[in-house]
Amino acid sequence: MGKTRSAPTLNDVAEAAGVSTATVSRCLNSPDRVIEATRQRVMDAVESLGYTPNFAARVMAAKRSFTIGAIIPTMDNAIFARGLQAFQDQLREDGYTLLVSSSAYDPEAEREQIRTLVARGADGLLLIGHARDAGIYEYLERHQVPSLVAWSYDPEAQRPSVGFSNADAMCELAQSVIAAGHRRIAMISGITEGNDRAQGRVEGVRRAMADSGLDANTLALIETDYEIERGAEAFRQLMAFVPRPTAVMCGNDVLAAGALREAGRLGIRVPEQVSVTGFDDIELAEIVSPALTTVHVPHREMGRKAARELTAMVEGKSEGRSICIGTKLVNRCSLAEQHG
Amino acid sequence: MGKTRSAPTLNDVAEAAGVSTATVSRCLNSPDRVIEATRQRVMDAVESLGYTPNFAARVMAAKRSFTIGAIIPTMDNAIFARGLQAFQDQLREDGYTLLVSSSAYDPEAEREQIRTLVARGADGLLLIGHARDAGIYEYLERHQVPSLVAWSYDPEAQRPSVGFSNADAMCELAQSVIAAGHRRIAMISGITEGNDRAQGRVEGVRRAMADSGLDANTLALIETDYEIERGAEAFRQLMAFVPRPTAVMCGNDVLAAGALREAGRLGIRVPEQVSVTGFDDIELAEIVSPALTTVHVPHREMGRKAARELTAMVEGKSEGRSICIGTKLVNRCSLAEQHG
DNA sequence: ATTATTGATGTAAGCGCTTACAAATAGGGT
DNA sequence: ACCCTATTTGTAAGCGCTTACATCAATAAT
Repeated sequence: MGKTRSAPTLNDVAEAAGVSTATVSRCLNSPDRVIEATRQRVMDAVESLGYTPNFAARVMAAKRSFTIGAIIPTMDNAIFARGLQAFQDQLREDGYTLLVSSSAYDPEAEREQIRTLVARGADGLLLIGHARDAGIYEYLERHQVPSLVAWSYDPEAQRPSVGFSNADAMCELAQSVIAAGHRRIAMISGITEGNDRAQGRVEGVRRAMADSGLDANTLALIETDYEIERGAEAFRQLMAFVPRPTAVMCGNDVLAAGALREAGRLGIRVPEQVSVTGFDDIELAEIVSPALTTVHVPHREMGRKAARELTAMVEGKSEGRSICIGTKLVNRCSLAEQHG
Repeated sequence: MGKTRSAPTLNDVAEAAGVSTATVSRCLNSPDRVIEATRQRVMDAVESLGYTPNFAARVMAAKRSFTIGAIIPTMDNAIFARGLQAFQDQLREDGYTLLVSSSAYDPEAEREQIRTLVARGADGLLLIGHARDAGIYEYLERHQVPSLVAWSYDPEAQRPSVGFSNADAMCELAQSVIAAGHRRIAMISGITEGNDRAQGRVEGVRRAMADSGLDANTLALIETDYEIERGAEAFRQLMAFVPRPTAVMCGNDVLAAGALREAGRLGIRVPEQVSVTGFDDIELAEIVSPALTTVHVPHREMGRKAARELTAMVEGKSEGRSICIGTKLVNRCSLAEQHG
């Protein structure tokens, strides 16, 4: 005797508390619309039954999920970790849950993930960078899912974004490289196709060169995946160039760490023989030796601001503003003066 | 004229294709139960309407979500990254989606996340380590959600697990430290409370010492959070001990990286003056200098096997076996002979 | 020709929740 | 006393899907 023990439903709670399901629902979702005594009774029932609301049912009935989706290019390295963590923290503070998935830098996979997240009832989406098929935005509009772009700031874009100017930030770093006397500059960039951040960083270096009267076409550029080993390979290739570059600017810290490692293997001293720079200022930048001169991106600030803006959009409190985050040069040990 | 453009439903597709909703559903979920011609017509309708099934509705009706949840202690560093990636890859191959959340090493938060994941309809759960309140397992049982423990292997436990023996692995490394002549051994461990992996690693060191006739009580032990800076702090404390330890074994590579960094700041040469070891063999271990002597954990293998076992459990094909993964010592440069 | 069998499709009953609306109750003003 | 408003609670209609069961046609077996 006794029914099979199985997960209790709203109905079970209602019966146990001697009220209607509507009242239980109200106790859970808008407690102030229920009188104290009733609420107490309901909460006791919830407690003693060990009731957990069924999420799918709630989403379906309420057409709200209090869930935000984020699609990032990769989880493999720490590039997005800190910013995403901050994004999530802020979201949680505001009562939202974050669903993350990664696209492996593949537009097709990204489209797929977006559909999945929307199907799962995400109230809003965080996307990385602007470059993306227009159809995706139409799809999101049709499903009435607001989206926000991060890690990139482009006031020209019709889509709201929270981020920084990759070009300006990299340009500033490049100016400092040039100011240190470097003339033969090389760059190890991430794959620029479909990646406005990588594109911006390359553009920044070119602009700094042009502004200083250097021929931007002399930039020795290698594009490769954002992986340590890829950075190492690219560095090796670069070191074979004649004449050899005196400064290798990397698209991010991961690539720079790879370059540094390869320099060690090749017996090339950094920064005495070759200078190396990074971008992002993730934890790695401080661990490697020599510690990286890089561009510090305030990821936590970006994450928090993105969260606030996106929830405002979801709640109809904002039409979607664009927010610019400032970056800062960090001078550590991997960039040195070049004479000659 | 013309209705408001909004997301199409199963019903819209059914109308467009001139069939019932049941048929559309079958086309999507068991295509072979529908005749070719009909399927074609339905698929065309799906395509042209840009239909995406509503996940919540599907979960609710089918009581299956093809979603697996994983709660990991932290996403901050790379400890779990590779294993989780492999877990996800295998899951995707088998038609499942992974939902990840992190508990920040807080049991209360973990319980909360588990409830959330279950409420979201997770078909199965991946948990890290065995140490956890029994009530949680009861809850999971009641909701009929199978769970699998990873990153730890304990044939004694009543719960199935896929992992390795943290104690054995660390013991082996400690033996090698002792064999190198070290007698004054120190350890920087993660917080052991509620963390069977950290406990196991400490136990492993103690066992190796006892086995070699050393007094395990002479082990200088500091427990701290798994963060680079914490590792650095602990290392500094350890270096102030008199007599100073000649080998510092760290609970993982992150802590070891911190120790290495602090050694650099203190001007202590590793491994000439002090040896340092890690655990995990994450990417970091190879990047730092000197490269870490550590224990290699085949994270990818563990992730994939965990995924296969868990889906088997979800599909009722397995009662939950425990699988032991082998670890391997990696001798790099941070451990040296100690004479005297 | 008749009936049994098989396969394709339709019908409709939920899944567990939220919420518009209705109902009931309790004051407040006259 | 009366009516009006405000507050608390109940009633019941879905949300978009899956699936057990019913139906129907086509084929095989008698």
